[in-house]
Amino acid sequence: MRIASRFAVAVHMLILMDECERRGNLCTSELMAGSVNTNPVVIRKLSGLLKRASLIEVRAGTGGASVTKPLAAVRLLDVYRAVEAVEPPGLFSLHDQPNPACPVGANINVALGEVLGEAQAAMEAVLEKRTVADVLAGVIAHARAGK
Amino acid sequence: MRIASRFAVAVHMLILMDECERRGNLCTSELMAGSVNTNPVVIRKLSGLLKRASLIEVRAGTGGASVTKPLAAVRLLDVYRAVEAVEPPGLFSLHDQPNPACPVGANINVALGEVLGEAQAAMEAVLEKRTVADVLAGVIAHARAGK
DNA sequence: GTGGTTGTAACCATGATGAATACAACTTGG
DNA sequence: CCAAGTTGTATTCATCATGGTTACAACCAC
Repeated sequence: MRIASRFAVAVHMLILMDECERRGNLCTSELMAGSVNTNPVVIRKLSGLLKRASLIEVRAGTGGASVTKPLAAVRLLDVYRAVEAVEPPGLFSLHDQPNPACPVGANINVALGEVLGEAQAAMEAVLEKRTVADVLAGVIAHARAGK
Repeated sequence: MRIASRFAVAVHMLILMDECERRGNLCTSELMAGSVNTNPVVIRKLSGLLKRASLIEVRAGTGGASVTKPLAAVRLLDVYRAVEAVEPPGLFSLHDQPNPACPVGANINVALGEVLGEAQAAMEAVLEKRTVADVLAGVIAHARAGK
């Protein structure tokens, strides 16, 4: 299973919005596309998802997007849920339809689902503890070290 | 990110092998394909991976596969690692190449990688605690309840 | 040798995803 | 009011991973 790059790009976007706000710049989709190195439309599609989760505000017409709360209040799980269309059954996918005549096949999916749900919950617990501000701190630390 | 159904099918296969062994039946790829409701070749490809991880033994020519140790000794993480080609960077994928000129883009991947690695480790810790025997117990419990 | 099985290789259909183009709707400033 | 710049969205395309399928060589017991 692979988590699409959408999550990484979304976090990147939030950090950029925060930076623009502190500098008083306008954070347009084209600007972000340049930094992320992708297409402005991809950015706008993601900003739509972030807006729907009320993580950001976007001004149509005049342009520009900004975060609605400090980065330290934005949990990575919020971003993950907003951007990643992980509807149930979730992270893991079971095989579509085992043979119901076989006693194993008839019940393995529910049995597996319980354990795998537990695993996914553990992963999300970590994403719940960490915020976008933590990631930003990591970026700054590496920038200082690498420079 | 989605974990492919290979993991679920592999667990299913291991349980079938165990059952066949207790009953003294021959566990061929065709038999398993019937229970899982897929193609024998898919089963054989998976059994190759499980064999490489020395979780099972397969007899070529005469046919049949069997587990090398009791199901209670087979951790789900072992199966996961054997079957799921999750090479680094792992479960999460970052966006390929952010703009290195941007200080955020230049360092976000390493910063994100740390947090996401932590999340993945939490998930794998759960898979490490549970064994295939646990899943089998769940199957039996549901079979009894559903019947 | 024959029959049945495993081990692969090769190919196809499908679905998800990011990239790209195009255009309508909107907001501000002149 | 109009013009310029931006967002929102539909649509299309290329790419890639995956499961399914066919085909065939290698293998083992009888």
